[in-house]
Amino acid sequence: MSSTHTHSKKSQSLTKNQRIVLDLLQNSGEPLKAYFILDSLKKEGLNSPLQVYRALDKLVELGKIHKIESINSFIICNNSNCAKNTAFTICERCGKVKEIKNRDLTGGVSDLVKDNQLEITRYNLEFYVLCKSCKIN
Amino acid sequence: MSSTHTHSKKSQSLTKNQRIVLDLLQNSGEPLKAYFILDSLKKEGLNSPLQVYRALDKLVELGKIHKIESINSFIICNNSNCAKNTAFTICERCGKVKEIKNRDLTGGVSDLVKDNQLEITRYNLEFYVLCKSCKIN
DNA sequence: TCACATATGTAATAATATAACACTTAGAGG
DNA sequence: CCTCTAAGTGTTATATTATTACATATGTGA
Repeated sequence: MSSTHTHSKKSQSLTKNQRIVLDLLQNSGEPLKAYFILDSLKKEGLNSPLQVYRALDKLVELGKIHKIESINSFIICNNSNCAKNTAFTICERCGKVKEIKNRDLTGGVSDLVKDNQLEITRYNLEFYVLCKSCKIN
Repeated sequence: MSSTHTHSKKSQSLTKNQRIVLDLLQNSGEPLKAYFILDSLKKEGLNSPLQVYRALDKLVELGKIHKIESINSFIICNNSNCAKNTAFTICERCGKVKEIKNRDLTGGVSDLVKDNQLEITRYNLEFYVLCKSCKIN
């Protein structure tokens, strides 16, 4: 255990701003909006939108969170190794969001895009649904 | 041809604002942003964002155009009967957008969402790709 | 120690979208 | 023809979401 020190803790070390934004999303488990995150973290020292957006950008890049485009919100990633791929169901009635498991998607996605001259680099899939409980009531 | 007059031409008649916005998107064939549409149609008498957004909302509702959420843009629908479902490929390099044909999706989509207690009401699928020509160059 | 990439803090501003309100128009139905 | 109503219009103001620009700080690797 002597010569592996070269690639350091880069991968596990988030900066302070990245860490507190990630923690908030982690604890919430729900999609949150950037300015809500800002408000929530005022007491932790976040003062400007840019501090939030920068942290969010980085966390998205690392695949730790996802952006749900159609509601301008960010949510913790529940899969491992999504990279930047996202797939969610969003209940049209109650707004509840659930991430679709990676393993449920593998294969199926590329089948959807029949043109094999294209190379899919990532995807963003948003399924609007009636969730179980909204369907009943 | 006497007693069918009750449900009139409602379905084909767009208002002036809806018409000029639709025409612009039709002629362009590319995704356009709301404020670009506004600028382009100043000479036709559009003065405020709201006039554009109202027309866009209606056209989306009618299924004549789609919103591409991740780029805040609107594009003419190339399918018939998409309803509000959207599926696009977007080239990460050149930005070119193509709508995926309905018939390529049928069936496949619901397979992706394994939880059959959910009822999919509509979907928004955005596949980021390298398009043919960007892949070569 | 120096250099470099990355992150920070802050102010200003851009880009996207909606609220509120008064008024108009088109079509349904008597 | 008249009136009611739903839908659309025009306008001003404002809310929400996101980025530019710039000066400073910090960590890591040579």
